[in-house]
Amino acid sequence: MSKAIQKFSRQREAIYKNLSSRYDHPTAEQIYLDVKAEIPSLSLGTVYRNLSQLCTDNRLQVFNCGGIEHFDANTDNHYHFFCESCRKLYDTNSDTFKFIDDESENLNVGQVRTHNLMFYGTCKNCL
Amino acid sequence: MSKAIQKFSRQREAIYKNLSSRYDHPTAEQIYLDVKAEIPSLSLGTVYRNLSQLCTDNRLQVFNCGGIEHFDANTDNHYHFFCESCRKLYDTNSDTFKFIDDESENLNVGQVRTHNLMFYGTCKNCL
DNA sequence: TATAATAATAGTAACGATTATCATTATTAC
DNA sequence: GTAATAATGATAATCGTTACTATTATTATA
Repeated sequence: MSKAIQKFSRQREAIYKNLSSRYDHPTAEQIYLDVKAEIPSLSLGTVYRNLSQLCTDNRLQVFNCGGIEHFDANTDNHYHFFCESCRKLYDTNSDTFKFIDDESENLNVGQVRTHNLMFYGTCKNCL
Repeated sequence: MSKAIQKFSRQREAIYKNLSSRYDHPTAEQIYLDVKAEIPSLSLGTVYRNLSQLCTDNRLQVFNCGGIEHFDANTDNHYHFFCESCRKLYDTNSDTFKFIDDESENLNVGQVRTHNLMFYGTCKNCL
């Protein structure tokens, strides 16, 4: 079973465009509500399906935080900070990526594809 | 509302004892099935409630992996490797903790309480 | 440009992990 | 022993996500 040819979809591109324009690492639900304003017929299932597909195509990345998936159109190496008070996600300026990536080679656990580093605490606003 | 006094519970200690004796980072369901052999009346809700309580008391740690909570009675600083094929979790010998912990001070995002580093890939068995 | 093939959709049902509820039971302080 | 209350077991409810299916949109080709 080779992978099916992908057809253009207005919904998919609207979802991608929405995610690309924001920096708050939204959930599927948040993207859904936002894009629905533009495409009222939009279905939540369509959002999930396309986010998953965009992720497979490496046009975005996902990370699970607090049991919920958060999406990020920035696929560059960077880490996140989760505020346990307001539950918002922030980008960090952590530059340990290369360091940890190098270490991945020596973990002796198997083949490391990627890694994810998440910081937890209380953001400036909430302090 | 001050925190309620905690009473002894056979179930809670059995759950903690079970988790302490294993190194496979089980889910609540797995702990439930295991402890139920010893306490047949055990309820899944009781397992969740006590795991959450033990976590608050810092007797164990949780991390969400693949959308599911995994528990670990080893509260020492260490990181994990998740095999995307068999979906098992392994401890790693990564020793970047101090390095990342130091960096936490300089993130300029607020107050960092802790961090979590997770590696993803394919384990030796599955390769 | 019509037609045929099929990918994508909307709507909804189903699912799995977790949390909440509540009457009953166990622990503890007196 | 008795009263106060924390913890339990059973089950219902919730929430994020996935699966299903009839219909619609896209695309290749005649």
